[in-house]
Amino acid sequence: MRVTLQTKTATKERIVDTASKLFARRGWEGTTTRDLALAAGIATGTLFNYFQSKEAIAAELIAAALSRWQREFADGEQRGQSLEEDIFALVWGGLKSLRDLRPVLSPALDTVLSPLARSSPACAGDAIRAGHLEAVERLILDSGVPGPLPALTMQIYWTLYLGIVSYWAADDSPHQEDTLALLDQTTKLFTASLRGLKGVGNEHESE
Amino acid sequence: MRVTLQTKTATKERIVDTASKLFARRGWEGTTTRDLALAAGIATGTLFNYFQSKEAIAAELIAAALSRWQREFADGEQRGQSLEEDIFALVWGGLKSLRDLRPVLSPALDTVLSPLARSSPACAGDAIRAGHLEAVERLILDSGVPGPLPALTMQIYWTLYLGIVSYWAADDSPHQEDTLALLDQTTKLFTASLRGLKGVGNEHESE
DNA sequence: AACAAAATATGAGCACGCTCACTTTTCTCT
DNA sequence: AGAGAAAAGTGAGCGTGCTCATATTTTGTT
Repeated sequence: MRVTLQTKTATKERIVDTASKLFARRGWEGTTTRDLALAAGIATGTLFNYFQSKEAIAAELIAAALSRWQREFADGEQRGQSLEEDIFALVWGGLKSLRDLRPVLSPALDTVLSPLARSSPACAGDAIRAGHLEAVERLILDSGVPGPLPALTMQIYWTLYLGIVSYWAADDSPHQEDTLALLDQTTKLFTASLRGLKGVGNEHESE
Repeated sequence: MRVTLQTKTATKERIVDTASKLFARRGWEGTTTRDLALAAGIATGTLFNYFQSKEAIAAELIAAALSRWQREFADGEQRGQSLEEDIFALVWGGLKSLRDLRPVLSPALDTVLSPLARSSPACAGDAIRAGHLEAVERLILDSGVPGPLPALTMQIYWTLYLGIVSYWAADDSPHQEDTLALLDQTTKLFTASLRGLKGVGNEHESE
């Protein structure tokens, strides 16, 4: 059974590899599931034995890229300056890691990441959200904000995050300067709102 | 030429009426464009002489409902208590006016309202965004915040607004209490962030 | 090795949103 | 009123994402 298992994961990997190449080269709508199956050397139907939908493939690619970046960020030394800068670095680095996947972001945002369309089975979109929120929560708690964080706060954070990702996916300014500005202001706004969590009144500010 | 014009607007109205009934009764995916055309007494192709896409019909329905509510709100007496309460009332009333259109919101959010998918021609989605932002800006400026408001601020507002609408569209709590809580906290967060706009430093707070 | 059962692969076919070459209706001008 | 122009309507047909009955391969048992 080892052989089949290897074969199976190999097939899945081949789909993922092929998909990342085709999507980057020909875009989302320019890549049909038939194209993709053909390029991966399988039948169309087989594709849907491995992924529930075309969007699920996009979600898998995004999840993998963000997961890699998140590990890198957690291991790295770029933390500790201030909560604002840490969140900024986490998000900005995440966007950079998604550079080649930009054409694929739009459908993923619509169907998988949106608070709408609650997916019945645990899909890659949930993993993306959970992973990112976990990383952000860790940063916040490490910065001294007392836990546990209200669910509403993280809900609002996720909305703001999606806003940035959406904006970035369509940002055609030279070096994504517009996204940088939006990210900067959004981060400021969110961290400022956390100050209210330190207690009923926040008379004793350290910085 | 008056006759044809009447015929044309009548046909469009018939499409809109039929669509609002069918979408409310059978949902978004349960209503095919063929169904819709049949029920409206026209051919499938005719439908697309009046609307660029199925989603454009949804956008039209939403735009009409929100436009009605916006007029009602502007004429009404429910303003002036505080900026926070005014924005709350504006948004919450807008949601109530969309009650029957809930099944239609999800596709509209994806394709028309999202910051992604910039539409080439001026479509109903742009009108929705522009109309709502205009109303909010008026509330803000009337409350004493000095204009003009930074584009980034309104960009962030729009993100927060979409977050609320998305959440509400899928909110199954008894009386949408969860959405109420989210709206409350979001409004607080946003209005608080406006206080920073009163100048470089905000040493002189009136309230 | 032989055979049954489970797992996997296949591609013709479905329903969908949408298009476009064509027909029908309406308007304009003499 | 009649003819030509313009506008509006039509539905067969296209390409898409996805399904499902069937065929093929792999696994487990004797």
